[in-house]
Amino acid sequence: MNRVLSTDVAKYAKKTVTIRGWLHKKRMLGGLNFINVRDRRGLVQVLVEDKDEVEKLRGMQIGTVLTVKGGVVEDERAPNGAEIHEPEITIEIPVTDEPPIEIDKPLNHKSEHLDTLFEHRPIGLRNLREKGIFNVQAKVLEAFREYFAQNDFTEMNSPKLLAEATEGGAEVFKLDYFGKTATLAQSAQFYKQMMVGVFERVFETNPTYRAEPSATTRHMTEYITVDAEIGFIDFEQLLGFAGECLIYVIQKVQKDCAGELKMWNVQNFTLPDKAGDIPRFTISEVHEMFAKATKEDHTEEDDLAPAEERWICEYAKKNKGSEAVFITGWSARSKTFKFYHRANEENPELADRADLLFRGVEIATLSMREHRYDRLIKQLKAMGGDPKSPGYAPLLSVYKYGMPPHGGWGWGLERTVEKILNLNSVKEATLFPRDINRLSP
RNA sequence: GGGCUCGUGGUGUAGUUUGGCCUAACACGCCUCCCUGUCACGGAGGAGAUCGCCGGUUCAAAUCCGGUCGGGCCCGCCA
Repeated sequence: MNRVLSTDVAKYAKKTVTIRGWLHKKRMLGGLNFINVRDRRGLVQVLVEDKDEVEKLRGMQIGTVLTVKGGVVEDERAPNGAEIHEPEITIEIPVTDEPPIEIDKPLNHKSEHLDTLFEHRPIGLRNLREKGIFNVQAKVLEAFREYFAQNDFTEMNSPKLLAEATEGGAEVFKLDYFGKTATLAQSAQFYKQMMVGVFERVFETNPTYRAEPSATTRHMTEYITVDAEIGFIDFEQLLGFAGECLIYVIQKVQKDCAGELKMWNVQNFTLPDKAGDIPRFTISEVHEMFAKATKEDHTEEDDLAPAEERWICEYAKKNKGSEAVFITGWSARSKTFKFYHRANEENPELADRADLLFRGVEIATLSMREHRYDRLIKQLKAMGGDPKSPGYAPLLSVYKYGMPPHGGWGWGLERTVEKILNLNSVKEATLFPRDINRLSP
């Protein structure tokens, strides 16, 4: 008999069906016993009364793989309005060890216990609330892809094994490569720029690696970036794309992940309907506002402090109806300005660059790139780079042979999911997080 | 890299300040029994921890001291 999935069981009222899945929960009341069977869609409740059938379940722990054949009975007391009666249970794979972590009750997400959560990750993810995080992550990726498809982007994949560090700045991992030294890509930056010369509009959703010894709730050594790069646009259009994209992603999650949002107690999102209405603040504006509000002074810094990022998002939520903000006004004279960034035409002191903050965290960095070959070479040399180095030469060649004005972004997937679900750490939104202390599971 | 913190059954906690009533308590989970509508089921009973590790102080250490290992938070840097 064909397998029926949990979400379809109710369609088979008064018929006999076969379901397969994992034993998820036992509630043995004596004569009347309930078990839940979990499959890829969800749970089915099975009512077990026959003593022989009950006996089959003795000693069987959560995780036991089962096939259950029985009659579907509509009953409004059952979850989803239907359940299976008079089952014939077959134990496919008996499990006699109890799971090391709870499967059917909320798991502890306090920071000091994330270690336990990750140590038992393969089993803990069977917890529907944990699994929900990654349903949302999959939905967010789906939304990104839909948005990009609607706007005529081509999906690409760039190599993660590189000859040498390119962007500079961030620390890179080095590894042995047949006797030579290879590095792990710390960004898809140069490759997506090259592909602008081919496809105009490209994106990729791939891991990226940073060997920074950061130990915070925002950093990992391996994380997924949603990288986009767009040709023939200006800075305003770039902000428009990013804003629209965020709104699209959030609306999609709201529509398709109601159950997950409820499990994580996410009430609602405060976002404008139009990208143009996402508030913008310059770095110095935020410095001033923050200093006024808190007496804490960061005015000498050329970036926002984490406390300022949290503060401005709260401010924008209360006063501007948006939990997302763009931070502009980046200096073209500080170390935050990289050689491939483009300075503003009217005010060369400033870069055509913005950070997208959402619920207090930087989720994306956007910038226009310097597309004019001569200026690019000049900027590279001014920052101590060698145009002939194998790390730069392939990128520079595309500029030599014609690049339009373009810009793009790097967008942190895990940070986005973390903030959507109001989690406290990017690691909670990562299946198998990698940080300074963790390389397994 | 800097500062600050935490480590007690499988899981989450109490006990540590002021050493002794700790022969280590409670909840979840597990086992046995009872229970015909549970859904974080309920009730009775039970198993399970030499308190991260090593050393020291003391009549006495989960508790005090030193070292060590393993986590976490914040800052810096970034997505």
